[in-house]
Amino acid sequence: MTKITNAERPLRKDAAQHRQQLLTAAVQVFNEQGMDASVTEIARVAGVGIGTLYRRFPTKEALVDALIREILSTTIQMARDAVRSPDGVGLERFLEASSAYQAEHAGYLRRLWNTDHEMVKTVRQLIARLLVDAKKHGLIRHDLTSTDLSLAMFSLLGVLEATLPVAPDAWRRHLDLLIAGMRPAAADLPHRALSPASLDKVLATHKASLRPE
Amino acid sequence: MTKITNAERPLRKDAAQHRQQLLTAAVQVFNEQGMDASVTEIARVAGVGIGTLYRRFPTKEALVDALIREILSTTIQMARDAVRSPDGVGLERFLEASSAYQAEHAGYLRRLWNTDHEMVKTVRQLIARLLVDAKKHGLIRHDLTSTDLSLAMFSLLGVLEATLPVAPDAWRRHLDLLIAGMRPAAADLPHRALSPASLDKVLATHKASLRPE
Amino acid sequence: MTKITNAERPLRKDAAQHRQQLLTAAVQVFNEQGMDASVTEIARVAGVGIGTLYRRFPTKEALVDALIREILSTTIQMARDAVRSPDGVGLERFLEASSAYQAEHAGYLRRLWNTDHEMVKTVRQLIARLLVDAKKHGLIRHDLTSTDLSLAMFSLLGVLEATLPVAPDAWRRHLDLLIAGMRPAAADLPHRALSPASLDKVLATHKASLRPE
Amino acid sequence: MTKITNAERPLRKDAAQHRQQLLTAAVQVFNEQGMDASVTEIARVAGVGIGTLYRRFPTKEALVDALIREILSTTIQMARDAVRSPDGVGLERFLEASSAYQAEHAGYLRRLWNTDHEMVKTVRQLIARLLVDAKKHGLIRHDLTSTDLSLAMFSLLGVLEATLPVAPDAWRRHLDLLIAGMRPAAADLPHRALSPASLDKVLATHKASLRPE
DNA sequence: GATGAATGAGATTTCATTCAT
DNA sequence: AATGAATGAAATCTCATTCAT
Repeated sequence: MTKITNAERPLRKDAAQHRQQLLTAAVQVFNEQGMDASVTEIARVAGVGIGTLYRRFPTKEALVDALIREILSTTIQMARDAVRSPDGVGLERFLEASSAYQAEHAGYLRRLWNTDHEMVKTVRQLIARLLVDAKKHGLIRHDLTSTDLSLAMFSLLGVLEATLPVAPDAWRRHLDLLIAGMRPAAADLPHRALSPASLDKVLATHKASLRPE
Repeated sequence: MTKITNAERPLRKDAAQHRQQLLTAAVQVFNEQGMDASVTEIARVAGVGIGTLYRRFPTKEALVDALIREILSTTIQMARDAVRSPDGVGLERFLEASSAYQAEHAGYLRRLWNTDHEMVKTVRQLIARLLVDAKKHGLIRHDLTSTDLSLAMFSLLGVLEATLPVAPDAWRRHLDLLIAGMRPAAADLPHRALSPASLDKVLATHKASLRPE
Repeated sequence: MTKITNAERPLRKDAAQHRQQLLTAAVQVFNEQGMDASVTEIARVAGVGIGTLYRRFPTKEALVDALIREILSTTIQMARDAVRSPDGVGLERFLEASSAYQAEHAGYLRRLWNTDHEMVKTVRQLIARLLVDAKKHGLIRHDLTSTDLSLAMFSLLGVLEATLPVAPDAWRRHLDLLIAGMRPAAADLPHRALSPASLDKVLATHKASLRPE
Repeated sequence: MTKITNAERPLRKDAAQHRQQLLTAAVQVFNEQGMDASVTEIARVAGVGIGTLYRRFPTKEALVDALIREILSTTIQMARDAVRSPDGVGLERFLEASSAYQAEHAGYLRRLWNTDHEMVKTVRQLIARLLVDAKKHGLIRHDLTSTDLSLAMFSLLGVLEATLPVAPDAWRRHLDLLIAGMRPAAADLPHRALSPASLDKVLATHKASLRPE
């Protein structure tokens, strides 16, 4: 008869509303203060008590994970939309759209791709399809791999984090450069691409390297 | 073999040794735990008391600054060496060499380019010279600017931070991609480059965005 | 029985109790150990965690200020009561009553009169009225000024701090002497009185001289 | 031929000089920063290493004690001079002269009268003689005791510490008031004087109440 | 004897998390 | 269910004192 509050079953209406207020507040606070912002501040901005925050998210970590899941969810949707693009342009459209979207969530991007979550795998699979399609239409060089695109995401992350507050569009220019490098060319890229297995490890380890203890 | 970057008067022999131990320990600890690592831990790893650390570096900030100055100093030297390369290959040599060097200092790279320090300006000037030379020899596209190269540094930073512990050479593949994008091409890059003035602002703001308050 | 001096909204019942415990503990600890006593010790004596202390008083300074405000508040009340005394005896009554009260708070008296707080001004105005009234009834010499009375407060402070633990009533004898000096006399006091403006400066500077940096 | 500054044996010439430099520096630093000033700062101002300071004074405490002994020594000399004054004016002369002298050493006055040192007893005995003489000439009321004068010293201390930085002569006016109170009068002082034995205890305890541990 | 580098206990303050109201 | 008071571990930094050079 009692509802279960966690992922599985639906929340009571006010509880669901609080959950959303908290996520919104977290986005704002993390963007303003970085991920060292205190949970108390997030609760304050959300207009709820800190106890409520902890009832919704048993841990600061859990709150961040929820945010990331939101972003990934949107990103997956963008990738799905891009897959339906004609003439192999889906990949470029996706890179542009997802970067633009992430530019609104700079505060915790660093954590974005860390989860070894199923959703990340989904995104990667969709990207792989986009890549195949783009190559098929001759838009992208043949020696470019799916893992190269993951590295490109980290690359855009680095640029975003550095430039966002002052030059919110600088990443577009950098994406130009990346895409120029992906175009078909006479000579192959000198070094071998990262293997998918290694990338898995990267994503799994990433978390540890950010949260020491 | 590392030179002491400090100016004042020479330190006593044992003091100089402790100073170096502390810097080495800081590199290790920051790499392992990120920049939130405690100074106590650094002192412990260095095998000295915490008071000694604070005698040498009156603030955690000062310790980080010293590390950064060491890296910048080495980077400047690399750029100067690269300037003497023939046939316009200096730029690529520098990008490769400095990235390889920075791969050893991932823990606090984020802070690296923040200082509006004279040394950063020196590096940027040297890079500008390398770029001119590379264009002159037809190795690099004409619409590439000096600020594009700064963004490329942030880009490599992002890749380094994400991949280093697990795939310590992944950045080389990404650098391939970046350089491929810098090669002369039929079409110009679609977006306008970041202005040098904006880049200045980026570097000045960078710090704040990392250390919220 | 002590009133809560804070303004905002009423505290929860238990919180208010803790607040009072902390103030009481602070009085005790400061009296026993002087104002260099650690906040940790105060929390321990109050029987609460140190985090609780910092929730109630965000700074050691704030804790001391709260204590001082309590004392000043009581002192103002005493002065108001004294003003209603007949026959010009209010001044002497006030000096006696406020000294007796302050004898219970020796630990931080030094800080007491430092604030350029509105409350201190109120006390001084009330004292001035008491002085006028006492002169009118011929109890006090005409060349005595309001600033002389402020100096007399510092004087009593000095005696209190020195004698309190061992001879808790010694200040009464000294007050006798001071009052004897204030009685009408043939000859004026040789030196000129401190100007009110100078006293203002004294009160403003007092703090600095106690907390060096 | 060499004067003995310390208790036991004579110091070498440079050692004696360092000792004096340190005492002078301590006076200055304590006056500027209060007694919480660090020993390192004192050594710096004295122009010697901190090791030298600790060779001369095995403890910060010891350094302060030495300062106090210097002041007491001068004060004794002043009292001896005063004793030779004619017509019972010695007491007033002494009070004025010693206050003026102490005004130059406000930084650690609080500690001044704390030692249960022989010198303090000497001062008190001399003051007692001055008091007898002053009474004999009818300048001072008969119910004033020697302990009242000790309290008056604390009283002046309180005024000095509060006013010195801003109104360096305010103590003179307060001394006027004290002396006015000491003049012969019709009515006795209402309260009984502090007994000499109690005063002994006051002086002995004073120290403890200032240095908690 | 002099120096100042090294030491480490201790002080203040923050913040994720728990739990009484 | 919601609140926010309480908690205490941990972090940075200071300073009296010791001891190698």
